[in-house]
Amino acid sequence: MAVDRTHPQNLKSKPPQDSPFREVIRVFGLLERQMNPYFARFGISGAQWGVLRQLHRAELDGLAGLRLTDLSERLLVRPPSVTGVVDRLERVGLVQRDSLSTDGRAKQVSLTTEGRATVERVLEVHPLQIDRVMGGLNPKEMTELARLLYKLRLHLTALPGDSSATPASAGSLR
Amino acid sequence: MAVDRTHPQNLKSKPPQDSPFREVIRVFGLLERQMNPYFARFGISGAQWGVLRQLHRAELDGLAGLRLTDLSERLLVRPPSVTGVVDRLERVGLVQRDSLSTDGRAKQVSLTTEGRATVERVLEVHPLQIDRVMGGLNPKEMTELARLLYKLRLHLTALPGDSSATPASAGSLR
DNA sequence: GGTACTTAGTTAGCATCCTAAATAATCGAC
DNA sequence: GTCGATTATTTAGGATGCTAACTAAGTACC
Repeated sequence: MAVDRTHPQNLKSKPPQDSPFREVIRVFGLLERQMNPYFARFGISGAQWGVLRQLHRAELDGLAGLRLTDLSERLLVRPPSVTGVVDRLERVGLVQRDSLSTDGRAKQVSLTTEGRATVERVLEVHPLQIDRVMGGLNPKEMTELARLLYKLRLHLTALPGDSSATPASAGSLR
Repeated sequence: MAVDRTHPQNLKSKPPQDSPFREVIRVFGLLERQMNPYFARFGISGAQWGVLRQLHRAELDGLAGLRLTDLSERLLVRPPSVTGVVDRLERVGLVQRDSLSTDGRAKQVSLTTEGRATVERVLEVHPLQIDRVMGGLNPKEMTELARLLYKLRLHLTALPGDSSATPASAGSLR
């Protein structure tokens, strides 16, 4: 019944351009839809990739692992959410959680051999996948898009109610 | 322990610009963090606002309501997700679900008087809120950002594996 | 040393979102 | 007209994300 043709985005052929606000939201949704199946091919989710990738980066920096809090900060996700993602990664053996002798409260999360292998398998094709999803823009446009979003991000971070730099839900895809 | 200064985004003062891919994800997260508390002031969530807004639009177009499928299409969210959001809106009395005489399978969702009042209360301040979050860019930049994201969106929509135009998770904020 | 504050992590409970599968009703082809 | 395919919605189960509240362990200050 009644596709609403008053709102032209419902014309099948070619939806019209919307406000930048809504374009951000739509593009994010579309990116998520592309990336999640992609990660699924490696047996992980986008959020899990976020954790594995940060742990891998930490290793490159000479760190054995990261605390849950470190992951929370790097992924811009609240600590309780990190607990859950790490739980699942631990259950499937890609990650391990060890107590720290230096701080009895903290736990250190680190890659297992299997986890490291998974990261490496993803990294082999990752740049290609990013190119694939971002391929709609030429290099100049990519640069400009990054600049504009960066400017917007600084504005948003400065806005009151930002609860000191911990955005939401973005743990995935990263 | 060890803020990682090898990756310069960890320098507290002013994070560096990242790839357009990641900037989209971050900006989305920051927008969500700003919008959800905003909607909470009206007693609704971002996803619920999406439904209420579409129903309100439908009314302006002379439609009494929308089927769950219509909502699913307009919100770019899968039907089972719409069921849940509408369930909660119905429970708090902002929306009602009626059977359609013309199609025994479908249900028509429509605003209650209370739901309509809520939409109107939000709309009074909504443009200001959008200005607030998007205020980091000047009009020219906004236009350019919208253009680039629109172009990227068309590319993403055309990509195989798009499952015929139903992106994820973007129901909120809309 | 002891008490109060802070920090790290988890638990509990809720809202979304998803996919897959079950119902139920309509459509279409014969 | 009947039967199979399609369409609308819901249910079931899982992953993420959040806030609030709890435990345990460090830190600070007297």
